[in-house]
Amino acid sequence: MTHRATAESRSSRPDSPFPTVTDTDIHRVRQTIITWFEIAARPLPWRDADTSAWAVLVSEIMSQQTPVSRVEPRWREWLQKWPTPADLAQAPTAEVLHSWDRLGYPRRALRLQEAARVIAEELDGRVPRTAQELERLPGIGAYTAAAVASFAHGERTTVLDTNVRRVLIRLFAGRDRPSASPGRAETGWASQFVPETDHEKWNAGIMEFGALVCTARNPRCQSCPLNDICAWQKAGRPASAEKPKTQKWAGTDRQLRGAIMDVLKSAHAETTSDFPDSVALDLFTASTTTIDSDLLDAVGHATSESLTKMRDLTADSDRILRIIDGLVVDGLAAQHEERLSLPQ
DNA sequence: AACGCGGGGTG
DNA sequence: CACCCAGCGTT
Repeated sequence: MTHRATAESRSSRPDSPFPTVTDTDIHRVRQTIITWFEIAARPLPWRDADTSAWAVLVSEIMSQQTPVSRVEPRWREWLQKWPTPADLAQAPTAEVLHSWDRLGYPRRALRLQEAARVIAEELDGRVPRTAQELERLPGIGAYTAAAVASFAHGERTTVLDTNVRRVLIRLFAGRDRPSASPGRAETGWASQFVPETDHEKWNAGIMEFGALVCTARNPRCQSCPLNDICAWQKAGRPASAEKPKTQKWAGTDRQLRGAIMDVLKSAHAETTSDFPDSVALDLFTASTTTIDSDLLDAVGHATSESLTKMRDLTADSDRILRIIDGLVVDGLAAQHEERLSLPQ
C-alpha cells in the first residue's frame, strides 16, 4: 500500500519524464486525433489502400530525416523503376545511388538494396509482418519497423517518431521537445495511447498531427483541438534550456563528399553502360560510407603528394582521374584544405 | 548516451 | 545562419 502510493505519486509529479495519464485524457486524445486525422490528413500516395508493403517500406526509408514533401516524387519514380524487392535486388548499385538523387544520407539507398536482397532471396519476396522481424533488416530500426508493421500490415505497434514524441511530451510532460533519443521507458509510456482498434489511424494520425499542428517551431496552438488539456500550453509554452547540436556542413568532409557524389553521378548519367563494373563504382559507393577517409583526405589536401596517393587509389581509371582533376580545377579541394587548416 | 551521416527548406 | 526534417548503426 505504502509502496504503491509512493510509486504513483512519484510517476505523476509534473516534472516526471513520463507522467501518469488518466484514462479520461487517454480516450480524449485518441478520439480527438483520429477524428482530426480523418479530416485533415495529407493525401500521401503511400497511404493509398492498394500500395504494396514493399512500397510502404520504401516510403519509410526515404522519409528518415527527410521531409515527406521531398520524398514523394522520388518515391514515385523509384517504385515505377523497381516495383518489387526482386527488381531492386538486381539493379546496379550505381544506378540505385543515382536514382536516390539528392534525398540525402545515400547510405540509406545502399541499405535499402541490401534489405531488398534479403527479402527477395531469403524471404520469398515478402516483407516481414512483425516489427521484430523487420528490425533485423539493414537500415530498419525501431521506428521504421513499427511503422511498416502498422501501415503496411495493420499490426498493432507503437510508432514513435520525432513528431509523436514531441506531441506526447508537450501534451503530458509540458516540455518543449523530447530527449535526444527515445528509450524503453518512453516507448512503453507511449504504448498506452495506442488503441485496440483503429491503431493504424492513431499511429498515422499522431504523426500527422505533429507534422501539421504541433510542429517543432511554430505550433498552431490557436487551432489545436487539444489546447485545453495541453500541459505545455498550461505551463506557458516554456522553451527548452538545452540547445540541439547542429551539424556543420561548410568546410567539412560532408561538403566535399557531396561534391564528389555530384561529379560521380554526372559521370554515371553520361555513361550508364560501362559504369557499374568500373573503379568509378567503387569510389561512388565508397564516397557514401565511412570508409572513404583516404579518398577524402587525398582530395581535401590537393597537394602533389596527395594527388599521387589519389592516382594510386584510382590507378586504372582515367575517368576518375579526370573527375578528381575537375574538383581541383573547380577549387573545391583547395577551398576545403584552406578551411581545414584554419588555426584552432 | 553520444556521434556521424546529406541536403534542402524555412523563419 | 540556425534549426529541423516519418532515424540508423556504431562506439
